[in-house]
Amino acid sequence: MMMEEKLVINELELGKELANRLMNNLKHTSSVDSNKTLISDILRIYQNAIFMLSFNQDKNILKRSLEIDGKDSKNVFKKRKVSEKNTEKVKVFVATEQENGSIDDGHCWRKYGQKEIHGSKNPRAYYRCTHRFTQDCLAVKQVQKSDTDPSLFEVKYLGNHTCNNITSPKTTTNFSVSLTNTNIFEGNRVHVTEQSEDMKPTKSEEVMISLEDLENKKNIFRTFSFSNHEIENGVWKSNLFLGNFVEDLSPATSGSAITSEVLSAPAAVENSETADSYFSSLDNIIDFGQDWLWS
DNA sequence: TGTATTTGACCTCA
DNA sequence: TGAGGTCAAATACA
Repeated sequence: MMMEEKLVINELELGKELANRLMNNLKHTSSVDSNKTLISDILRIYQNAIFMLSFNQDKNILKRSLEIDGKDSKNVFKKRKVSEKNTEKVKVFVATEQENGSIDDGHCWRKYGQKEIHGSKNPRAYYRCTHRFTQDCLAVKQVQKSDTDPSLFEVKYLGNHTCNNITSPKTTTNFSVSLTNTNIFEGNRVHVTEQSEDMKPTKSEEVMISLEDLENKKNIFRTFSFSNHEIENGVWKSNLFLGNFVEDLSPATSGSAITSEVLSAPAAVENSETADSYFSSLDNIIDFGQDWLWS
């Protein structure tokens, strides 16, 4: 049996066990919070299982598709592979346009090119860090308006900022995150909602991981993490796709809305954090500590 | 006048 | 050979 199949079965067994617990709770009048916790755990388990299954299915679809394409190479769209040096750290997400029309991620960018992309309606813009020459900062980003939703921009970050010039908002920010499992051809998305200190949502971003990126840039998942600090506080222990997340859930973290309680623990970001590090600080939301995805 | 953006040309790679 | 990425001169803007 394949590793991922075992994981899916584990997930479903956990779900069954929690459902039983819930049933017992309902028989013996237990606290509403406790029941909510169980319900949310069960829902999340099934979401994980569905995601795992759909991902495997998608991998097979892709594999078959490539095999078919290989027979008719004339119809294959030759896509340039990203060179090794650029695959070290790639962050892909979908950003919403700011009121002033820019996509402010806290860093200063200089546009250095724009290209029409074959098969895409919208051109891709190329930006590099303003401090490339003054501080030898090699960070680069590519921005392309989404074909499907013109209000969204697909932003790809390549390389890390080594400059110290940051213009991000100076407020403490909290985030809530939820996983939405969507049709494979629309990508698999992690929705990130930025919250003010009073926990009112202020901005919403969506991390979209495409099938292609899953295949080609396995490090993407690893690039989203929360620091150990948050994990130590028990905030992000409920990592998605980890088989033992149920044990990690403490009752103290439960009690809010079903979809948010699992993942919406307030992860405070220090004032000095930039939006760039904000995205990189999401690194451990999805912690594929097990290699089932890439086997 | 200095800085940022635009855009055609050129380079790289599959 | 063609798509994607980068360069750099021309241009725009504050």
